[in-house]
Amino acid sequence: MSDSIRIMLVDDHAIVREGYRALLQKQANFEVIAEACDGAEAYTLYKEHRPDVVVMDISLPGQSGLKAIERIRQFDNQAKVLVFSMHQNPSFALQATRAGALGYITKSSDPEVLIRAIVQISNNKHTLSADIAQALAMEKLGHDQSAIDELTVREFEILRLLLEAKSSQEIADLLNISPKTVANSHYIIKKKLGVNSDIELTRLAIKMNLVNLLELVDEAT
Amino acid sequence: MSDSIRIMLVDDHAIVREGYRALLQKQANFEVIAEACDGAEAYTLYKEHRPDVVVMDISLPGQSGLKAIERIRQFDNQAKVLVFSMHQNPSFALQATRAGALGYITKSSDPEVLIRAIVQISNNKHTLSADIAQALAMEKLGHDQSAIDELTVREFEILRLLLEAKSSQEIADLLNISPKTVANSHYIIKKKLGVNSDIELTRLAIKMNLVNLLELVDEAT
DNA sequence: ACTGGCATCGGGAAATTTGCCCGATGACAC
DNA sequence: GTGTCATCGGGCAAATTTCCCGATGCCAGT
Repeated sequence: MSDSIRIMLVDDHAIVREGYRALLQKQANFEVIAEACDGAEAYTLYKEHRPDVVVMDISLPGQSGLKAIERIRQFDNQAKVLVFSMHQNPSFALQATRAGALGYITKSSDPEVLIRAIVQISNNKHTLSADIAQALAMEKLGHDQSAIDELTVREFEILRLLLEAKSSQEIADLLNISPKTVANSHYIIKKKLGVNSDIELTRLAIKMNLVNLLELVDEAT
Repeated sequence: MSDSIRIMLVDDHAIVREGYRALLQKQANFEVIAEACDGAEAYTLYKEHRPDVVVMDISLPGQSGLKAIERIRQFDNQAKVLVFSMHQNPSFALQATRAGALGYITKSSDPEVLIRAIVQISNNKHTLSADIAQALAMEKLGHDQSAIDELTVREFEILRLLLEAKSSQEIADLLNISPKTVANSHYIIKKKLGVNSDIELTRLAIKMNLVNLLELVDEAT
């Protein structure tokens, strides 16, 4: 094989891809050979180009980031996917690794962390950014978050909005769905998590680290 | 005046009073001259005996602990009341000091902390146990909890139970009132705190330190 | 003792939400 | 094509929320 690492970028924002490409191309042994703007395209282009490493944001239109990882891994179980997400929440990392990602680093990481991660991943080594690793370790010690796994990606998204104390109508507007659907999801979420009230739901969410407590405590009322 | 400190104990559990009395009598200069089992009796006995220090639990039947402090202070604005409560929650301490208590220490404190506190109080010095002092200081720095002050003692009590994710029926059974009253209070509490949902209520409660986060995170699901 | 204020308790009734059902659609695997 | 599953939402009875109300009791002031 070539001694350079062939990379595919997946992000729905062209500007963002542009920036990453510029950054990565500065590395002598990195080569960005493809870019995709959604999960479907990522899958197609992966089959076409067989990159060494996929660098992917999972917050994609249609929420198909995780699904794309699954499909790519199904097509090639040696596929090396590095998730590069804005979410500091370890649950995302869990979902991503479960879907088959080899690494997860947050966008707030240093550029060189990204670069090192890509090298690591290309050598088939798992990689987590320090903040995520720590958070995950804490969770491992603490709670069983199997219940959260029951949630679909969409439900998880609605849960996050609910936890921000948004109303059904606000969430419906944000996601462009009917308030009725939000209400139904709200109900299903409570069922799946085994809670009977929103207060219990909030407590559980805090236990599971779905709520950033520092942010909560600091925010203006 | 005598060189011994004349103490009145107020607690609804006779056994508890017994224990404290035994403990306090061991101090050469302490003298337990009266005991009351509720707020009304505390008021009456205070007028009768004029103790130097009142040591009082505020979780009394009828929730008249705070009210009793107010009345006693109204009768004698030099009255020295030390609240000795099981609640680690600084909001209780705030309410107590607002009602006119000179000190607040938790029942989990060392016996000698209680003894020192009584001496301090008798010298008209404010006293808080270390845990409460720290929590209160944190609050001072942090949030404005003026909204909480709007709540009556009863409402505050119901709020605490609500935050434990208890149902209206459970709370009704605990307090021997109708679930309908609990629902009404629940509504009033949300109005007073200016929130629209239970999720918001829970978040606010966390901000205001009404929920012990460590306990929350540690407890079994 | 009377009065006014306030906390507590709960009934009533309309508006809203919840709980659980259902079918429709679309994406994907086999 | 067929099966599975996520997503979206309608329907509808049951439950809850919201806001009103009056009754009671405690306490303060006169």
